[in-house]
Amino acid sequence: MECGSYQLIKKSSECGARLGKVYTTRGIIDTPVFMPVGTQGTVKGVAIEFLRGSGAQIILANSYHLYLRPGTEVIKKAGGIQKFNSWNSPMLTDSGGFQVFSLRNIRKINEDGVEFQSHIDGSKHFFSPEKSVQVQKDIGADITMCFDECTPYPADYGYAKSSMELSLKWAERCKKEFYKDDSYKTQSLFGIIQGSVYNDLRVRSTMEMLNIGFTGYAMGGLSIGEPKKDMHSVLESILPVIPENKARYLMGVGMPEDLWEGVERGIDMFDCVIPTRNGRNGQVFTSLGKINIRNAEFKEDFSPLDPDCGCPVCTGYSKAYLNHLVRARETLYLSLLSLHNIYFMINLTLKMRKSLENSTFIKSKKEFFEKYYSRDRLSED
RNA sequence: GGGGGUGUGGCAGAGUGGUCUAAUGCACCAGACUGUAAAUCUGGCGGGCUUGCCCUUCGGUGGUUCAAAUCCAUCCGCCCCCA
Repeated sequence: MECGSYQLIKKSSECGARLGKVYTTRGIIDTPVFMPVGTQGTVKGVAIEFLRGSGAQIILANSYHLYLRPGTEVIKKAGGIQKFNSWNSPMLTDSGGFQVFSLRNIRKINEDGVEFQSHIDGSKHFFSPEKSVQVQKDIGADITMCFDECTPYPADYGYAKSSMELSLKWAERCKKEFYKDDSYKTQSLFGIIQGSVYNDLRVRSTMEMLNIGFTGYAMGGLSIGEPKKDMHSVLESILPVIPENKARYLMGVGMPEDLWEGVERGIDMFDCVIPTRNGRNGQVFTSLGKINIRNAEFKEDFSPLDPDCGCPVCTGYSKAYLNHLVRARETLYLSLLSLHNIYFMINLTLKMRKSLENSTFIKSKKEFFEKYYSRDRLSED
């Protein structure tokens, strides 16, 4: 099977949800899948052994960040990112396109590419589509992404249109660069659909991307501040256009509720920093809703984070103890809360896949939400 | 016994006649975080309500003044030096 190719196993009869597999050089990924983000080649605060234990199937890394440090030479010498970080399993690299968005005050964008001023030492670096592809080849992830502009929100129609068109031009160049040698035998390249919240732009972007032709298709520029209904509407306009035999990846999403909504509409892959970043900030996802473990109400709560979770954190530590670790700024909490949150997201996708096997997706979604929001309802009373 | 200093909000610590409910930090109470410049950021932190104002606060008491955390007297507490 070609790296990055998608196999549809089962389609939901109730909605757009699908059960499937993505084939990669380093393993087969069951979808829907949640991919933890490890920007610098490490999922912050989580050791590889624990990450593996969580059931994570594939993790992300970031081209821009790894290019700056430690540099692609080191990673090449190590034998690729999967050897460098000992993960030895499927990985995906983002192209640097998100940094075009997140570092927009220290970069200059033009037709040819983007000049970044390093956030580390201020030095200047030029990322073109070709450069991004080369970097991603050197890093060696199983799935690579086109270099794009993650269009900021809000963007007026004119900006969204030209930004989307720029990403299209860059996508063509990425593809050309990618297929220059035989990396395609071990790596794959996904296209990224842009167009902000304008459905006509999104559909055009999708059709043009399909025209160029990629192994998989990602939706970018979402969950960056736009109303949820806009994201849903964008998904609903794009997804029917993409052929069934291609993986659909919703980039940078998200919250548990976003995964349900995305999968329901036909998304196969997600990635997000939320489990780790929010974990580091004390926010914990549980089947009964999200909580901030630093809050006073948990000071003497000796129960586990989530009664329904069997992760090492829920098995071995109480809320009161974790509350203490956070207050005392003992660094252990960074790892423990990140790990639990990753387990939560991974288990969530596991639950979704099971429900798709049993054709009970909508029912499971409803049950999840009822429980997940029960805390909010209680506090409203 | 003599001399000097000091007492400010939960803590540390600015302020030394009006612009003071009193800087700042910590602690405390919440909130945010979505292809990671994030172990970060934001807000709150005397009481009351009609949200603009009222009341109560700078060791205690008494005074000076139109006005006192700020000046004076006195009491109480703490610290340092000498004996």
